[in-house]
Amino acid sequence: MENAALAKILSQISIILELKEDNLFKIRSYQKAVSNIENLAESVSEIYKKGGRKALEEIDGIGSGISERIEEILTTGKSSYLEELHKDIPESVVEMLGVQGVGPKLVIRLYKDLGIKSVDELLSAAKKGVLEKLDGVREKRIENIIKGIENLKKMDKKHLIGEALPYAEILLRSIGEKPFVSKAIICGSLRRMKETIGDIDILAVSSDPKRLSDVFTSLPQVIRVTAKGETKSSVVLENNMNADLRIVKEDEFGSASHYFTGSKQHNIKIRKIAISKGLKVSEYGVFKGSKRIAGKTEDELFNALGMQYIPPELREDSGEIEAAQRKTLPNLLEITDIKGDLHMHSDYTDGTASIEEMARAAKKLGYKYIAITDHSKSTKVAGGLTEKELLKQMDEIDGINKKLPGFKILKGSEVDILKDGSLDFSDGLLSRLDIIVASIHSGFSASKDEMTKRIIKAMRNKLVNIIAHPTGRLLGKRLPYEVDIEKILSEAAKTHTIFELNSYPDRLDLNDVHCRLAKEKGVKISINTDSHSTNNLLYMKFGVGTARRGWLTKKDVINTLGLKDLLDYLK
DNA sequence: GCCGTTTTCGGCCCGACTGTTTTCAGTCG
Repeated sequence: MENAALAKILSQISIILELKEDNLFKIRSYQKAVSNIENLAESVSEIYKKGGRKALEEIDGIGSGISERIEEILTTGKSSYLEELHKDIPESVVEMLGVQGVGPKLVIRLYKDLGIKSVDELLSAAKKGVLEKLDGVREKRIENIIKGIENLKKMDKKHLIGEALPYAEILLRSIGEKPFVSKAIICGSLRRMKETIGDIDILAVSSDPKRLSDVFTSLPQVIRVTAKGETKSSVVLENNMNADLRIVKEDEFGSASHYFTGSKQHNIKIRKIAISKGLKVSEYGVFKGSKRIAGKTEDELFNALGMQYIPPELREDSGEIEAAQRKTLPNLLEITDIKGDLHMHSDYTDGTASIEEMARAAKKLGYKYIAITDHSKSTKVAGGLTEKELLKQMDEIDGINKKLPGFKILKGSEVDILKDGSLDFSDGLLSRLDIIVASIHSGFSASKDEMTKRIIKAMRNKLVNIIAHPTGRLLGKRLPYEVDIEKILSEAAKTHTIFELNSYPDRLDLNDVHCRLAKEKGVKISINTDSHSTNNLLYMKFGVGTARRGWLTKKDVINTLGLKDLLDYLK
């Protein structure tokens, strides 16, 4: 079982415990276990196979109780505890929690007192005025519930970072340009560069908070205001994303940005450490008794707690706090370290720009090289090249290279890994290229074993340099195909095969957790954009963000090398 | 339910906004 599936079951347990008003700390224990499992590079299932319950209990946040639940889930595929809990509270009742403004207390009263069992029943009850039977629920509250349900139905939960970031940048610009705003930054999961984003958080410093709230809540992108105050406002945007604005004082900016950036688990641990040192951390600063000792900058905050500055992308409570205390945090990759892009398409196949246009756009970004890697003949939907077309393309690249001093276009191919693990072009043809990127575009439904063998066979071909989008997922559209990622990464360490981190916002494949695993196994990563137009080259920032979340440094990433070193490595 | 550089028992992060109230509980992050 995948970690994500296991985490989901434990998360459902924690939600029902919350509805049942069980011990708050017990609930928090389950939540912590969920978050730790989601951020774990190793498969919990494998850990259990190797070391049983005892090994499970070595995972942070998992003790005797939860290890017993996990054991049952891994061996039977389900949790009798969860099924027991569901007898009291069915799944459809739990779904009412998704409505903004409806929390655990209200859900229970809706269910127990009024017999409302689902979001749909809640909507019709709200419209009929049935909800007024409940204490503390009157006109305004009912109106909010109806709006909340309408919003829930429109919203497809999480948004890709590729959608959220441009929106957040628009809001940030609109606010930041006002004369009464001295500072404004994006916080939340967006600043941590998560692949999907729940809502947009913006933090600002203003000499006129009231006026800033007015400006924010009346921006043209806002369709509804859900809260508005001197320090905090919330709105719904036209793309059905929520956006929050927090306004703080200049000397609180560091502690506030730390707090609003999260993650929640990271913040909880930071505050716990503060307590152990006789300090208190809140969004207003670090306090010793009533005396404020830090908070103007994040640096100051971490320093006051005796640790290194922790980059936002690492703040998931997955070991970064301990590393910062030991002062052993990695020196993370920067976007300026990237010297080239090794996977992109031209108008020879399904790209929209010519080879020369792609090259000039990349050169403008400061790159030293790119690889043109159009599809091979099997990928017919993308207009894959025949042998003859590929040869013609190679000639054209030679010509363009002569026109671009200080820049090099590598001749490449994104060659299909066929069902039996062989490649779509002959070794003879492939050996004439500078770089071979191999990937899977068909037969996604093969078994885990077959898929793993298929990829390993391709990796063992000495001509293959990079495995592209190794799990094949399309966020929100297609699940990753079944493949034993640990096994293929172990094999990659032996064959010196590079793995791609594909920067397309709906791929981000390898993901952050896999990147960290690859690094542990000594597998090099190439961060590529898989561009189909010159604009797509800018997706690099999403790949770099994901790489940073995966603890990658400059030396873990192959396309930080200069051209000569890169060519040596590829050989 | 987890955890331990005081601890194997007794702690467990912190604060703002809303609606419906006259002082606060619920919700959210």
